[in-house]
Amino acid sequence: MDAALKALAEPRRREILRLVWSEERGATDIASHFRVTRSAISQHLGVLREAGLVTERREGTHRYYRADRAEMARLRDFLDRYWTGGLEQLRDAAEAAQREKGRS
Amino acid sequence: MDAALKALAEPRRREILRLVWSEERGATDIASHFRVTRSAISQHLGVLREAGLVTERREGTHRYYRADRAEMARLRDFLDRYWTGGLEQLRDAAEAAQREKGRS
DNA sequence: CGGATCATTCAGTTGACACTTACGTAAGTA
DNA sequence: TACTTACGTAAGTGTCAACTGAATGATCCG
Repeated sequence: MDAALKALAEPRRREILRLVWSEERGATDIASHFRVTRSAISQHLGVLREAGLVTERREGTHRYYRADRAEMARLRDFLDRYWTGGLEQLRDAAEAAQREKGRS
Repeated sequence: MDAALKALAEPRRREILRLVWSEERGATDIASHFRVTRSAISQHLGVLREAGLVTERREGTHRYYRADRAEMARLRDFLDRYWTGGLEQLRDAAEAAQREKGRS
């Protein structure tokens, strides 16, 4: 989760992730959308893969990348719950349960 | 939004944000939870404030900080919308998160 | 005023990281 | 086999950011 947040802090990587969000692409294809070298893109892809945000599929000399949406969903879930683990949240949850009980 | 993501990439800042999530705290109070100098904490608070993630309230020589939950909510919405081109993808991500939650 | 307290800011160091160029590797093709 | 394609990895460079320690506000109180 730490790695995922760090990976997303870089604007270029967010852009890459968007490119492979709805279709898989090769590294050269991805690199063609930017003005940096293919090498730089390859390194970014390594970071994204390490963070679990993209999956890699090899086919001959090609390597196709695609966003791992489940991981993105996990990240969103983490952001939702990371800060709400305190007593206040427990109280809120207890109150919600109480309301639910009274309703049935 | 860019600044907020960058701010959250730093683990220490996430911890700070958690400290001031449900109650406001002074800088010394916050710093006492870490092994770095007050100066470092003050700089972190500056980044968080610049990113709009915390608000500052002055009272005499004290400065009290508190998390800006609305900004956190905006960030979450951004993460939802940035990669999801439509409702269908949003639904897919939600379902994936649900499956993951049920698994743990 | 002068000191004490709470906190930011400045200067400088160190390490991380995004980038480039150069090279290495694996798989297909003539 | 030699050549090309599609990549990753290594090494080096410049920039940025997290940190420390010292200096600098800002406010209150005797």
